[in-house]
Amino acid sequence: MPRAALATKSKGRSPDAEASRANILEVALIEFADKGFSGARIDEIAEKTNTSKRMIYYHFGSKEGLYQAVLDKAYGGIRQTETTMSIDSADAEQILADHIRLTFDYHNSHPEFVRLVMNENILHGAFIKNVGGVKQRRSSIEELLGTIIQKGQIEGSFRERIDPIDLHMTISALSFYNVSNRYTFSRIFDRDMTSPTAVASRREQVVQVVLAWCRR
Amino acid sequence: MPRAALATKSKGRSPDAEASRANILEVALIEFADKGFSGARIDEIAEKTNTSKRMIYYHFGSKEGLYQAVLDKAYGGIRQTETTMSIDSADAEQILADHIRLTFDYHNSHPEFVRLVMNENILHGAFIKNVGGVKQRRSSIEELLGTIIQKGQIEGSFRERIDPIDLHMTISALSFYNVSNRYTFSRIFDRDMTSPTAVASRREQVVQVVLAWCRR
Amino acid sequence: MPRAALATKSKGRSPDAEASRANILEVALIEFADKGFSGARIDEIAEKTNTSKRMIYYHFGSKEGLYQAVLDKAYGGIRQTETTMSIDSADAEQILADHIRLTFDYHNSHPEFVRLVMNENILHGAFIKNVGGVKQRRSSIEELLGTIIQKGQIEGSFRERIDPIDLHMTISALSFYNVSNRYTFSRIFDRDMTSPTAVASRREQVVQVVLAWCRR
Amino acid sequence: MPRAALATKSKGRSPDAEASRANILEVALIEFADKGFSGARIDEIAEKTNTSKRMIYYHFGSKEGLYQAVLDKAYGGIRQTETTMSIDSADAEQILADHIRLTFDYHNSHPEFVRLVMNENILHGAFIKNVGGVKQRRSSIEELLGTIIQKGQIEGSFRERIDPIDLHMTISALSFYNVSNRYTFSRIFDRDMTSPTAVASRREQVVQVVLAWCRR
DNA sequence: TATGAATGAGCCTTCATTCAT
DNA sequence: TATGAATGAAGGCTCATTCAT
Repeated sequence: MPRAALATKSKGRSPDAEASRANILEVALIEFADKGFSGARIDEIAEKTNTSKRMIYYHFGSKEGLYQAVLDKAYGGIRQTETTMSIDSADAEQILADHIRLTFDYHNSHPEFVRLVMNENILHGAFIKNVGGVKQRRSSIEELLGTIIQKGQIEGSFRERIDPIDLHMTISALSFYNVSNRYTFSRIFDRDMTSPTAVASRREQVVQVVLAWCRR
Repeated sequence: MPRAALATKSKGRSPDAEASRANILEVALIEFADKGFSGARIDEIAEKTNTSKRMIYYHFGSKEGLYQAVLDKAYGGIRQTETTMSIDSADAEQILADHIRLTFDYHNSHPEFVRLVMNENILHGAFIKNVGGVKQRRSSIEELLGTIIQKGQIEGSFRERIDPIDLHMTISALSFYNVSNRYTFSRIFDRDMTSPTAVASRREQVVQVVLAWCRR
Repeated sequence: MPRAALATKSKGRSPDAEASRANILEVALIEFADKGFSGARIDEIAEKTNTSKRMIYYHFGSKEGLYQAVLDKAYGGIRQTETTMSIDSADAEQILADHIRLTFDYHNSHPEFVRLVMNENILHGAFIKNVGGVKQRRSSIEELLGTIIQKGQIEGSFRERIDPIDLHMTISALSFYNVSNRYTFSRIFDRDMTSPTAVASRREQVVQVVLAWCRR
Repeated sequence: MPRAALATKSKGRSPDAEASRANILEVALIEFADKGFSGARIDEIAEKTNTSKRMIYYHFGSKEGLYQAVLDKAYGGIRQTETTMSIDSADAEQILADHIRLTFDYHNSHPEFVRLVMNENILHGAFIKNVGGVKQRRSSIEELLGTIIQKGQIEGSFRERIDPIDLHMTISALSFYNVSNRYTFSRIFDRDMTSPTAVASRREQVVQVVLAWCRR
């Protein structure tokens, strides 16, 4: 009996159960992202599901358990994206620019992730500690950016003393904000932030901001 | 009977009523910022208040009304801060740097504001539209940054084609993120983001990021 | 706001609230006695009440809180009865006999109390610790029986070395069992245990059992 | 398919099935005794079992069926004990004293039985009617005690007019109470009721109580 | 203006039970 | 015989809100 299974990956489950779990997770992701933890309703999630409310408890044990699983999944997504960057061809600036674009685009095309992270911060990061793969994410980013920085420094285009985490924070902040503060910012400054043109324009701006900061 | 008064400023109210309102608002601000709109409880707010639950409804009409008033107050704070900048002395870089520091510090010393804005975005900006002084805020920022940019361009230190709103967005994003994503980021990257040293260090970094982007 | 008031006695409550509380308590007593803690349903209790389910939680906080209050009330009843015995007239045997009859009758006419105590023992005595007046009860019984024993010894009718608590336990056991094990015993031994005749007959038997044990 | 077999003894079952049944019964006995009928959970019982929840339903049909079987088993135990008394050697007082000790000890060493009987009485004896061997139990006790009483009367030590069932009720009450009311009594009167010393002491007291009542 | 009491609707959770394999 | 998955019904509890005073 998988009473509130915490495992991210499932082992030996029937395909039906797996599909059921996945379906619930998918729906819940949208709901939690849309309404936040407190605002989301188990009833509503269940209704939009192929299964019943009871199954949510069967598979995830509680609202918190479901939220945790959703968070897990969401972080799994960005981790996967971040780690699929090649640093072979081209010069450091090009590579970094591409990485920034990738990051920026991920946020833009995954507003649920952004909203989920916002929500998690509202919850004072209560569940992030249990998200798997967090350590890998850190080290892979550190490694990737560290390599790019080094390459740029060798090539002579980047200045000294650039910390990978600082760099990541800068890229992340500029990517995140565009989605996270979309509603308030666009309302106050009467500016479109979602059209392809607006997104593309801001993306290149972000690339420029970061590159300017890294250049010698 | 001032049922559900929406006015920001109160006119002709008794000092007691005014104090009561202010007290409720103060408590509600903390609660909404801490738990979000759905997570906050009217009961709990009332309990931490000098007055009773009934008074909340008397003054603000509903949970939404209270939240609206809180949001109003919070935006009032930053508007006031942003508009108290002198652009007289010193060169453009200095002035911009100071403005960035002010903005960065405001976010850091007002996490409730940051959390409230996060929450408002989770609510799809449902209440920001009714916040007073939004237009003034926009124009005053536009004017301030526009003036600084122009000054910098005349002085020859800033490049051409810097949009004030873009600039503001960049400053805001870098300032906001440090507070908004504090819990998740510090957990994943095992990095202190709240100590005075960490804050000061990042503040200067943000200044450098923005200035590097503006420089010719 | 009396959120889950634990006090047995109420202070400064409105008469309505007091009546509401009393009404709930009355109904709950019957339900808990009839079905046990787990078997009783808050919904059902609420239905039989003048008020709503919500009020149960307003006044008692939880199912456990309600149960606790019920237990408190039930123990209050027997404590009051036990402490209203005069030891003036008549000889020790008479007085003790009367006390036994009183105890026996109390159990017989308060099956809810008996069933509630049974249930509390099924719960491993989880709530008895919080019942008020327990210490008074002990000392008043100890004192009463102690006095009777002494009187009987002085009169020469009672033997030496009778412990008041042992005596109480004996009386209580014989009185309790007749009500507590009514259903199983009467079914197995096909014996009426509830008719006035049966009760009266057993009562005198219990008196004889105890007296025989106490006599010199 | 032996769906919901009510029979106590099983006929022609495979040894595995028999072991499974016994295992479930053993676990259920503890659970029902510990939590009562309503308080016990089928899930929990199944978890503590070697088999699955489905097997419980296969063997016992329902929670009630399981409870019934448990009750059956428990009553079987005491019946067996009560009927293994020899009335050959020694005088009536000795024999009766031994019988009382046996009864008292049985209750003390089988608190599950006591708690189960308590619970059955809370259920208004709903299931006792279906317990097998009830009639035999009655007649065997009646016979045993009747014989002892007669022997005592012939020997001249016992008084006239002692009803076997009354006698049994007295012995049973005094034995039962010590276990059934253990939690409440020990809490109120701050008295140990479980240590070997306390048990032994009370056992002899009970013997004295009953003998005193029977003596001429 | 202020307060304790009250409430309907709905929320999260659990229960005994059954189905498909 | 055995198991993981599934379920309708209900259970305990809480929410924002309002009423009587």
